[in-house]
Formats: sequence, C-alpha cells, structure tokens
Amino acid sequence: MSASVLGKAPIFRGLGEEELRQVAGVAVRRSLPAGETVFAEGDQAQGFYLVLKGKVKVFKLSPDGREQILRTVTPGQQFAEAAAFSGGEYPAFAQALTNCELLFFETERFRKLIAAHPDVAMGMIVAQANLQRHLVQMVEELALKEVGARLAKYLLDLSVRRQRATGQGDVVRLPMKKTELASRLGTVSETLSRTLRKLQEADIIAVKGSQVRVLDRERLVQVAAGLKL
Amino acid sequence: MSASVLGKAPIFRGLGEEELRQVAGVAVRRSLPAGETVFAEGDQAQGFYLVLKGKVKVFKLSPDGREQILRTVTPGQQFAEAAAFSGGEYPAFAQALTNCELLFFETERFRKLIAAHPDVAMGMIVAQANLQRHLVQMVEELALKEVGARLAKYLLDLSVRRQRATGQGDVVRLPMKKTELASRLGTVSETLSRTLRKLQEADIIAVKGSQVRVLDRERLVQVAAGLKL
DNA sequence: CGCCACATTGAAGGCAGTCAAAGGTGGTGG
DNA sequence: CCACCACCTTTGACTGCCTTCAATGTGGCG
Repeated sequence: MSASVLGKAPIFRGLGEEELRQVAGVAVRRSLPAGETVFAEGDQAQGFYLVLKGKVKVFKLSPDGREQILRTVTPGQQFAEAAAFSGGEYPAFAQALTNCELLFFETERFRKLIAAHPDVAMGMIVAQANLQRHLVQMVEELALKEVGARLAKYLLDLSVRRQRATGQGDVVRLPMKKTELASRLGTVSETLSRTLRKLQEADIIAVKGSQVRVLDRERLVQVAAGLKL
Repeated sequence: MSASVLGKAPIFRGLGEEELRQVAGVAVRRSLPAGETVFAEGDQAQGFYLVLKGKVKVFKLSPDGREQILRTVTPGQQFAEAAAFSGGEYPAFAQALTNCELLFFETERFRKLIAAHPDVAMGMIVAQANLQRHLVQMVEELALKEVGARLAKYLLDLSVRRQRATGQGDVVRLPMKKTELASRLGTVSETLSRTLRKLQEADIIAVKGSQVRVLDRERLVQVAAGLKL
C-alpha cells in the first residue's frame, strides 16, 4: 500500500493513520515505464504528481532542441504543484527516467483536503519554499557563474550529501549520465567533458567513469566560489 | 489603515473584515526610504514581507559584484516566503527601490494564522506557485535563450501589460534604469545597449530614451521565440 | 554653465556551443 | 563467451556571443 510511502513524503509528514488514508483517497495511482512522458509543456494542468517510486525529470526545451533540466524528482517529492495551483498549462516537460509509480492529485480535490487539514497546507508551503530555493540557486548560477563553478558546486553538494549518508565523502558517484548532468548544469556534454578534464589536470579531482574522487576540497570550494580554472 | 490594501493582496483576497483584522494583528509595520536594505543574503530569516507601498528589488550578487535581479516586488505582493518557510537564512538581498511601506510577518505567528484560516494557506500556495512560474521562466531564458530573445520577451510582456492597463500597447516606458534592466535580463548595460540598437536597425522597435515603440510586433515575437537578429 | 551619473560606442579577448569524428561501454543475441 | 550494435563520452577545430576595458556622448540638476 502507498500509505507507508505517503507518510514519509515531506508534505504529509506528521499526519496520522486516518488522515493518510484520506489523502490516499483523493489521489489516483499512475505507473509508467522508463522514458514515458508524464506531461508535455502546454498540456492542460489539472493537478500535480507525487513520486512513489522511480525518478522523473522536469525540463524545458529550447527552440533548437537543447534541454535544460529544472529538477529531478525522487520518491517522496512532488512536482508540477506550480502548474496545478497557478492554473492553466504545464510550463515544462516531465518524463520518467526509470520505471515509476506516481500519485496524481487533482487540484480541486486537493484544495478540499487542504481546507480540512492545515498540516497538509503547511507541508505544501514548505515544499514549495524548498523548490523556490532550488530555482533561485539555479538562476544565480546560470546568470552569474561559469560552467566550472557550477560543476564544482554540484560536486561539492554531492560530496556533502554522501558524507552525511555514509560518513565518507571523498568519492562520489554521479547519479546520472553525463549528458544529463550537462543539461542539469545548463551546458552540453562536450563542455562538461572538457571542464571535468580541466579540474583533473589541476589535480582537484580524479575521474574514473562516473566515479569522482575529491583530491583538493579546498580548491574545489574556491572554484565553486568563482575562481577561474 | 492597512486593512484595505491587505484585502487586495492576492494571498488575502477573499477574507472578511474580521479576518483581515486578525491578519493585520500578527504583522509588524516597517517603513524605509529608497535605497535602504531590507535584508542581506545570509541574514537570519524570521519571516517574510508584504509590500504595501513602493517597490523592492530582490537580487543576487556574484563574487565579482555583478547583480542579478530575481524580481521586483510591487504593492500587494510578498517576498522572502521561501526563506521564511524553508528556514535558515535569506538566500538573496532585498533593497527598497523607492520609499516603502512593508508588513513583516513573523513565521511562527503566520503559521498559527494558517492553521486557523485555510483560505490564507491556499492564497499563499497560489502566490508561491506564481513565483515559481516566474523563476522557471528565468531559468529557461538564461539557459536557453540569448540576450536578444530575453529582451524581446521582456518588451512584449511590458507591452501586453500596458495594453491591458491603458488599451494602448505600442509605446512602452521602461520602468527602470537601463543598467538595472540589464541585470534583470542577466547581462550588462553595454550589451543591452547594443541589443536595443540591433532591434532598432532591424526596424522592429524605435527607442527614444526610455520610451520604446513597437513597430513590428510580428517580428518581435519571432525574436522572443529564438530567431537570431 | 558645468558637473555627475548614466548611456553609448569601439576594440579585443575568452568562454562556451556546434559540428564532426574517433574512442568507450554496456547490453543483447547468437 | 564473444561479437555486434547502439549510445554515450571524449577530443579537436572553429565560430560567435557576450563581457571587459576604455573612451566619448548626453541629459538632468544644482
């Protein structure tokens, strides 16, 4: 049953058994295979999704086909809330990266849920706040930093997260294909490749496949802060 | 009294007299002169602000001092909600562009307000959703479009808004200094200047000071969509 | 009238995207 | 187990947009 996963989702954290059952009651389950499109930009938005299992990427496409990943959504997180509550159309594309189990919340039904459960409203507000932080950071990095700095920042974030999870943060594993990482960083695979090499040649990191070892955290921090390579 | 303005703010729309009084009760008034800093990046965030009068800019600074404006906030809108609900520090700077009257909502008190008034929660969620759309659009434009397209888009938005307000959308007035517009568009004043000139030379617009006349809306739309100049 | 901030223009250089091709890698089926 | 294929990654050469630096133009205001 999805209730157990539901209870772990930040927006439903702290709800009781009975309440979770109500939440599950207004949602519709949807499962789809890797590669499938969840929705396309411009589609009519009738609600938002919560990921139960798998990974979903949310992205924009440029006129000439380049892709900018806005975020990748993992279990417990929701996406397309903005579209659902700001009305109209989805402002981006969403595609399953792996086989996925999703919950779909129709806007109106969710609205009623909120009216009855302020906790859920608060959870949603907090989740949106976190997403906003993420977006603000992307804007900052795209506008003000070059690819080297964005990559360094990304590697540091990864390393810190790994540190917390396993107590060992010097070796990280890139959680996606490099092409995808490139579009997450607002660049293309060729440039990412060159930038990784420059960091290697400066003895700041060592790369083997998708394993990255941090050799000189000090300087990696400097690069992330804007120091040129 | 601020209650009348409050009632017009999107997040408090639809509240009754009595409720608005409660809302006003948890807020603190703060007025400050043009140029004053509301908060700096890194300051401890204890709540968010609603603008009653004036204009506030929210922006990031790069290591070498370049400025990226995230948004300008006008009466009835709030800012720093993300910081307030996602905890910790303000992720950007905020500065008064004109003399301002602000309302400050302390996070905990607002939280209680929400618990009692689902309508307010919903208003906040919708407001955040709108902001998210705005941020997503900025990311898209910074990552995928060049300066010409961003400028064209900006002019069109301005023109549409003027159309709605005055029924006459062909002549618009840039609402800020060009240097500032440049940083809103993620570039510098020199580039903005050149880009305006290119649009002029293509007979798409006519510029006189901060007056811009749209001569060929058709092609302006194409440029906004990514057509090279 | 002259100052000052803002705006414009020119020249030069760099970062990053595109195109093209070669090298790797993993997965599948024989 | 190996060979093949598709896809990803890397590398090189080139181009172009945009930033930087520097100098000149301009408009408002005391």
